[in-house]
Amino acid sequence: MSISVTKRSEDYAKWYTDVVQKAEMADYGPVKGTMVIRPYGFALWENIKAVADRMFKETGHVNAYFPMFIPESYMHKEAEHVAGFAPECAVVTHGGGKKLDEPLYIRPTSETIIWSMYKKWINSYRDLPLLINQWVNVVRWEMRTRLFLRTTEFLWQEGHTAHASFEEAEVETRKIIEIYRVLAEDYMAMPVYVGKKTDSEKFAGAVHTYSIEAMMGDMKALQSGTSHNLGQNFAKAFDVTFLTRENKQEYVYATSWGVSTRLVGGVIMTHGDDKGLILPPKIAPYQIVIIPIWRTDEQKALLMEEVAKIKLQFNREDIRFLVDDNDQVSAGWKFNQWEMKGVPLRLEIGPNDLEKKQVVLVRRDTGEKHFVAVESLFSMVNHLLEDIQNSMFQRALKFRNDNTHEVDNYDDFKRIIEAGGFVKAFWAGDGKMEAKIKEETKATIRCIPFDQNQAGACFYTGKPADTYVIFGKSY
RNA sequence: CGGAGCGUGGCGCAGUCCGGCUAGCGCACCUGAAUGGGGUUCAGGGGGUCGUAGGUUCAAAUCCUAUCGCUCCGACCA
Repeated sequence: MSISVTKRSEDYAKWYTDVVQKAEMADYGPVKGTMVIRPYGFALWENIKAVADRMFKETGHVNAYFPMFIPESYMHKEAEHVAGFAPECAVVTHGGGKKLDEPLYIRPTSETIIWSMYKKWINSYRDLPLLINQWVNVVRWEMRTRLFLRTTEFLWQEGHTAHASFEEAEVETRKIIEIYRVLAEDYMAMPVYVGKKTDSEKFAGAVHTYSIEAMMGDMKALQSGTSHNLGQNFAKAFDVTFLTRENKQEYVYATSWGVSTRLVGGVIMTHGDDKGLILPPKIAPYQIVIIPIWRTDEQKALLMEEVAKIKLQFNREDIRFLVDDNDQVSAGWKFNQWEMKGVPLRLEIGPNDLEKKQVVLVRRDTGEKHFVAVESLFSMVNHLLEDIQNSMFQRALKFRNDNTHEVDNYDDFKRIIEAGGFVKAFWAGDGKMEAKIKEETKATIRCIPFDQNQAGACFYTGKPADTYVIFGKSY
């Protein structure tokens, strides 16, 4: 392993792939576009997953599992859906050495198979709402792939709910996008714009789509989670009706929503620096790495006694830690290694500290060193972890806000997009204009934020507009 | 699919233009010693037949043909 990564300022894309590999997050799989998620990267994903899963369950959702093989005919039942997904599907044509009568699509998303089952399970308003989520892999045969951000196969959760009214489905859709916002901002320390997608950017088969949009270190946008109100589109396609309280047949209202392993890429690109990853304490696989430093065996024995006490305390307090007592590499090596891996706090303890009854704590985000008396170690660690979490969010928020510019004309728009950053502007244009802007600048409307309170003139058409939108170049 | 680049020990590369001794370097790995609070040093050592197939030649990593694969840039996308 070489000793450093490409600088972000030199080549951001290269920096990203360097970091992913050198921090042992992931590696390329043998099939084009596939990725092996290595233990350290998977641990991060598991922590993100645990938070999301808890929030889903707290809001009444349950987990299940649906098959990955989807009959070809199912894919064709919803017109927009097939147009959106069929071209990028992997299809199984043979099984057991024989050609199959009907090709099987490997799920790119599971609306079709799930709604074919919901048809069986939903008869009455008493069966609603149905709130099911699954944590699975999906496959999309993308042209261009990037570790975590866009891989041929990826892991995600997909929630699929069924409701008795459009309004109820709408409440669900909004509830979930709020959960995603909390996940991104409060746990991943990744600030997001939350809002609605324009028609041209919405999900294939949705009435409308909400998303959270984050700004990465290169000022490009990462769509980090989506929640769709599907209306009755899938219920109609799969003929899923229920009997209302008034004894009338009505089509069921649906939602679907998901976040994926892309979030891992989001964490990396929101916080990382030229030394590697910086992970938010709340989701870091290890919140603190303990590095004992010794010369002689006697020193080591004494140190490990002290370390054992620290371990006990950390275990009791549910602090995720790792003791790196590997004596094959130098302390300096370990410092660099764990900085690459983004562990929020480092604890150094050596003979000198033992004598002074202290330890050294070093923050990954600021590099700041603290000499801490052993008896106040735990409270200090807790305090620092909390402070790191908060200041990581604040720093990311400031970066995003500093690089989000308001404009009132197309020239300024082009200048800012060209230089890099988001544009916040009043908008009264249509889909055609959106497409034209995309063609000319590569920027798209990331979302129409929920949070709207003023009116102004559209930067593009000059017409009065009561909503502003966020534009950016996206991943 | 269009454009560019690259396939040489585990990883990263040099050598290829202008064929020629036992294919070289850094990292990693193994042995030993000294070191150990910011990627430690010295000594010794193991491992590759040059993506694959075919051709030219006395001689091919190097030239020719075909083929496979990967990465990056564009259109598509969580």
